[in-house]
Amino acid sequence: MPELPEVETVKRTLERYLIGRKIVNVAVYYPKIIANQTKDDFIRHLKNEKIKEMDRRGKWLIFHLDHYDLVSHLRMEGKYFLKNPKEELNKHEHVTFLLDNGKELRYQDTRKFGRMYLFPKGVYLEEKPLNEVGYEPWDNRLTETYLKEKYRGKKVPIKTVLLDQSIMAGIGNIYADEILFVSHIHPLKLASQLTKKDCCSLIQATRMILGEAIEMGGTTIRSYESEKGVHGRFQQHLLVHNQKFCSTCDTPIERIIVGGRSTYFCSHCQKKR
DNA sequence: ATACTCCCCTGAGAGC
DNA sequence: TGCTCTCAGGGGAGTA
Repeated sequence: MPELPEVETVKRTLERYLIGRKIVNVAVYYPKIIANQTKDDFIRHLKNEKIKEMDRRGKWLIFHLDHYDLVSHLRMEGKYFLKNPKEELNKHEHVTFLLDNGKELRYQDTRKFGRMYLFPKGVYLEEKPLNEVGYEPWDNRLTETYLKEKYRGKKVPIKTVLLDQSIMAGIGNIYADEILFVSHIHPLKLASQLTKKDCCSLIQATRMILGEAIEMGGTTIRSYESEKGVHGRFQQHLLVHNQKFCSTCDTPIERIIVGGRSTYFCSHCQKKR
């Protein structure tokens, strides 16, 4: 389940191989992956486009091309691999990009949740779905004042609001638990009840945890691995998600469902008020 | 506007 | 062994 650090890792790995490469041919085996184009248009537009630059916005991966921007969300299980085109296609590889160096970039997605959008160059930030993505964790405009304002009147648990991409982008279910643990905030505390100090802690914890995770190449948990077999090492650093006992006080970690998502927390270290 | 639920998919693991 | 059931969860769509 790629969250911001995993997508950043994929971006950094892919750009080393893809910058300057031309897309010679494209094949789409599961058209639903392509969200805002027909399969034929998607293929037609991408042929002969050169990959100029890679980018990331929240959990979205962006390929800047000559005349288009390709926006890709990996959702739960999306992965990119570079393979020899002769290698047999496996049943979870749904989109392939033949490159001018004879290699093939393949998009694999077991559960087919991932989506790709293709936009004429320059407009992707103004169009759905990127237009409503909130600040990056390191954006200077992300302050405790901003968060407090966004959380005002929100009668939903902070855990749920951390997953709202329109406020702060890039946090998923695993890091949300980690961020709340480090911030000593109970996942069920209502967003509107957060103090300025809570908001300050959240921002600091988010930057620290996501930053460390990026340095370690993302988390490998369940099905996620970054492409090229680069396994993230952050999993062994998870403090609360999927853990049995609190690393601070040894209290058994509790698991509850919040907003339909598995949520782990320490009832001793994380108080509602 | 806000806060819900449902849905998309497949594979792993549990239980019988 | 093999069946059925539950769970994993990001985010878009639909609804009250």
